[in-house]
Amino acid sequence: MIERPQSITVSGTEALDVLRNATLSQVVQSEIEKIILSGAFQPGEKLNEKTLADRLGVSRGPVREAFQALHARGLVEMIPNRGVFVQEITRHDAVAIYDVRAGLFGTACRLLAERITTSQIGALKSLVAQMDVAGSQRDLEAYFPLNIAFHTAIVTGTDNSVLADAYFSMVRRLHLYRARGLVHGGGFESSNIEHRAILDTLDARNPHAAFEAGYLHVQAGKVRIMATDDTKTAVAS
Amino acid sequence: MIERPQSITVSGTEALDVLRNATLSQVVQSEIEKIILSGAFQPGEKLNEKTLADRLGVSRGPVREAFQALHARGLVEMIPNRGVFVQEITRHDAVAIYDVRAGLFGTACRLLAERITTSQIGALKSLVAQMDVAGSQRDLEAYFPLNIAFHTAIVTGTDNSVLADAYFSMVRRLHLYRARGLVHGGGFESSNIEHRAILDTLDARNPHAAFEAGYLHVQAGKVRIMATDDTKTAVAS
DNA sequence: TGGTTGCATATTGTCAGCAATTTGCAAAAC
DNA sequence: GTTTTGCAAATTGCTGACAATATGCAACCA
Repeated sequence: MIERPQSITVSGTEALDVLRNATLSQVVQSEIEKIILSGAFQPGEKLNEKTLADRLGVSRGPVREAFQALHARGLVEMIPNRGVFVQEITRHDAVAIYDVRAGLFGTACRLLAERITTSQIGALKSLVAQMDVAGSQRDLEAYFPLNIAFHTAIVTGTDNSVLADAYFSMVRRLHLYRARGLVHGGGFESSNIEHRAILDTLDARNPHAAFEAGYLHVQAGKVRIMATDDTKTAVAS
Repeated sequence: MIERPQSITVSGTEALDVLRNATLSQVVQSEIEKIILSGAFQPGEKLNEKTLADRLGVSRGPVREAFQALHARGLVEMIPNRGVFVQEITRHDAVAIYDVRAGLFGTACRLLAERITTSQIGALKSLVAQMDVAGSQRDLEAYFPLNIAFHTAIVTGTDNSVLADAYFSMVRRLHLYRARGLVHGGGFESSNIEHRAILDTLDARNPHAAFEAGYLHVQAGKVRIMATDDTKTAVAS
């Protein structure tokens, strides 16, 4: 691996520095992805090349390159001579993505169970305890980031970036599924009960049980989301 | 300069049809991918934009777009202002990819066990029987495609294209791992024994056991490959 | 001899423009 | 009233050209 020289930044040369480590099309890709995932564009909505290019202050070339990457990431659909559209996720698609996410998360749990350190166990225990508190107080604002941190710690804890990338890719794509709501009272308790079950299998360093606990946790989250369908109630997965 | 004629060709309308359903950059992407996976370019080797563009008879634009997609697919590495290189897969990377492939294949087995039809079971039984024959005759030429067909039937049999795409993506990336050989005598028997174990769990419609059998089968393949390291002997996975 | 500097060449990054296709809409035909 | 036809405008697909960066090599210096 060749080291690229780091430019000396005195102050505020960020934009310049960014372009030293990334090409413009990569920056554009990241920007468009942010816009899509923010919900500013609805699934199925068309992304106009020139409009986006003007908005980002670049020409159409980098935008077209970014589209290719976003297509490969499953975030946009491309139709020749027609244009690029924000990917639509049907209920069937969402189920499929959830199943893959469950398999990947279960696999992460399994792999982690084989190599988890006491320090990692401690960190997860802390997160579960904090979620218990947030849950008992019905404080979703606190619960949500803890929940994400718990899942992230497990997925990244395996030291398998391929697995982590694939997992986060599924999470990202699920953000495009419209029929997901925000909060549902019942999700808290059962969700953290499952977290504790996962933690127990990791603590026991039982790979087989760890997969099962992780897989079922995501599947339970899927059921909680899917049960609400298009109602505006949802769940902590 | 490529011709994009509207001419009515009686027999060879292929090129026309292709460009009606796919954009040039997609064709270019597919071509470059074929070249890479054929081994014509070594991992780590640089892919020159102009050279490739000339070779394919297009300008650099479509080639650059193809690069973005190939990068997202994990087949090339991009370094700003330096160029695009065929992705190098280290031993550590290969292990990581194998672990994900195992998780995905196990998940496919699990999902399939919940919905498999008798017709699908029959097809898999036939494949295993044929592999038994090929194995007993040590006919690798016959065994190899049957082996792929068996795995493909399971992965596509779940009717989950997200899962299938992710699985095939891992298989594709493993093709870039150079330290894999071709044949090793011992692989046959154990491999098809595992196939039969998978088949049994599917036949019993036992999701839990199916995951385990599928996961362990790929893990066993990993071990068989990795054990040989850079020796030119390898294995039927 | 070993290492640095400076310039010519090669390659990448980006842009503007042209050709081809699609889209929108109004007029004509039935 | 509905469908079809025929432009005009908008958009996509692709290319060639220019600017910025990296590379290779020879001359120069310690």
